[in-house]
This record gives sequence, C-alpha cells and structure tokens, in this order.
Amino acid sequence: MSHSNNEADAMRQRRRRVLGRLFVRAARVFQEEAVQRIHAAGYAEFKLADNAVLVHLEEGGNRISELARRSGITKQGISKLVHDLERRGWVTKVPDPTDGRAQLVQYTEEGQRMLHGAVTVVEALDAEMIELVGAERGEQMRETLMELLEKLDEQGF
Amino acid sequence: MSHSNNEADAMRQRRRRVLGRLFVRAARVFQEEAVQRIHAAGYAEFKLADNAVLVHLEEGGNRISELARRSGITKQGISKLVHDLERRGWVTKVPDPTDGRAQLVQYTEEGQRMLHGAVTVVEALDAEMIELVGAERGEQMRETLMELLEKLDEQGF
DNA sequence: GTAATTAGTAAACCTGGTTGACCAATCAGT
DNA sequence: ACTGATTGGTCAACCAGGTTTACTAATTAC
Repeated sequence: MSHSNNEADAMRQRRRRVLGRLFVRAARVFQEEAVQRIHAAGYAEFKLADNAVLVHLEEGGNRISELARRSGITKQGISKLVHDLERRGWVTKVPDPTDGRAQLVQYTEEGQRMLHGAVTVVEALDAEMIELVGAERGEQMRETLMELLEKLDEQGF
Repeated sequence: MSHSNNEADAMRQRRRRVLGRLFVRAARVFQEEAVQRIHAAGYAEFKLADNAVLVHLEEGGNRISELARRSGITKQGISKLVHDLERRGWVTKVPDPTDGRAQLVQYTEEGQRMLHGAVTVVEALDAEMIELVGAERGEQMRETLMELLEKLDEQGF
C-alpha cells in the first residue's frame, strides 16, 4: 500500500494542476531560456524589461507616452528605460515634426540587428517547445491559449 | 483592399502568437485576478510574493532554508518574507526540536483560514477559465501544459 | 576537540518600477 | 489673440522584492 495518507495530499495534488501555476512556470521557463540565448547570441546587455519598449516599437518611431499606454507602465518608467536603451545604442530619440513637445523613439541599426537576432531565437525556442509535446497537441494548445486570452479580454479581465 | 502592407506586418502577426507572450499574458491575468479576489474575500494584506513561502508550507512546518531551496529565492529573502508574514499573523516560527539552529515555519490558525480562502478563490477562477474555452479543450490544454513542463524539466530547462 | 558545514540574520545595495512636482508646447473656447 | 486646461516629457524621492556580503550560533565530521 502506497500510504498516500490524507486529504491534504490530494489537495496538494490538485493545487499543482491549477492553470495559474502552470502559466507562471511556463512563462518563467520560456523567458529565462530566451534571455539566456539572446545573451549567447552576442547581446549580453539585453534584459527582460527591455521588452516593454522593444515589443511596441514600430516603423517611424513611437512616442514615449504611447509606449507607456501600450505597455501599461508609467511614462516616467518608460522614459528611464528608453534612456537606458539609448545608452546601450539600440534606440534613439528624434524630435516629432508634428508636435514640438514630443519625441519619437526609433531603433538604431544596431538595435534592428539585435531585434532580428532576438526574434530568431524566440521563434526557434517556440518551435522546440511545440515539438516537445508534438506538433498537433502543441498547436492545439496555442490556439486554445489565444482564444482564452481573447475571451478574457472581452470579459474585461 | 485592406492594405495590410508589408512583411513587417506579417512578422508582428507571428510574434503575437509566440508561446512566450501567451504564457506571460495568461499568467499575469490569472495572478492579478486571483490577488484581487483574495483581497475582496477579506485578506487585503495578501500579496503575490507571499506565495513563495505559502505554497511550500507543509504540515509540521518547514525550515527557512528548505523554503529557500524550493522556491528558488535566497534564504535571506525568505527570511525577510517570513518575518513579514509573521507580522501579519499568518505564520509563526517554532524552534526545531531536532536542531538548535533551525526554526520551523508554520501556519497560524488565521493563516490556515486565509490559505483555505485563497485556495477556494483560485480553484473557482481556474474553473471559470476552463469554462471560457469549453471543458474539453480546456482540460486538453491543461494536460498538454503539464506534459510540456515535465518534459522541459527532464530536458534541464 | 578542532575544523568545516549548515541555519539563520542583518546591512547595504540593485532593479524595475511608482508617485509627485514641475516645465514647455499645444489646443479649446471665447 | 488670450487665457486656461491638457498633453508630452523629465527629474527626484520613494518603494517592493529581491541579491550579495558579512557575520554568529549550533551541528557534524574526523
């Protein structure tokens, strides 16, 4: 008799299956591995927080306040992060011709190279993970996850 | 013609489907909603970081160093967090009878009530999310996710 | 018994933010 | 054209959730 004793054991078992825990662990593993590989690809100064800006940069540049709105971080926070990214040579600020108060944050050429490298790394990691559970189940999971997020959004979560 | 212009657009589309992003967003939504509901359930002092300790506490208590190992946080970090949880009345430290250096962190009764409330909230939220995509696809996603994490673990990620 | 190890704490620091105060440019209403 | 309100951005002070470094006390290995 495997003396799995009481109800407390069963509870612990149930808690390990909760979506929240699974999402958090999966996110953490993915992010840590991605950052490590980006470092290994020659961009040792990359850090996770950079994504708050980099992910939203579009051709032509974006304003700090827009980046703040999109990323959910205060504009003061973004302002500091952009300054740091400038220092590292990955973005620059140019005056917005249409508004004298504003500045547009844009990738430098080196920044674009870095982005390209990072995207390549991330897509490879994505493919590896899908493969670990098989293409069919993996893509099914992706679709379900996307639908879940969409519904959560609709639902105001 | 919807002038979806160039390849940059396609790239942005692809990047939005990447597992990393999906995991991170799902984790964030789940956690924020769970914390909010735990607050609403009467435990306004609960914070996310508490999980690093609470999730690992077992009957009979655990040592700080053990909690540190399990949670991946330094024992100094855990030490401070435990102190804070003590202040809030949810855990106590009792001397370990088998080792004069050690102390065992245990739930107080109020702490157990809080835990029970939190678990209830989290399980309800889990069920709601599963329902949003339908029980079948939801449970399939959960199983795939669990298998993925197991394989990632085996694989040393 | 002494040396090395382990449990825990304290202090100083770092990162990734937040809030509050402010200036300069723009816009809205008259 | 003027004034008041709004918007874009920065600076400084602070905060949370950690980490590193340095240390003491108890235990274990020989």
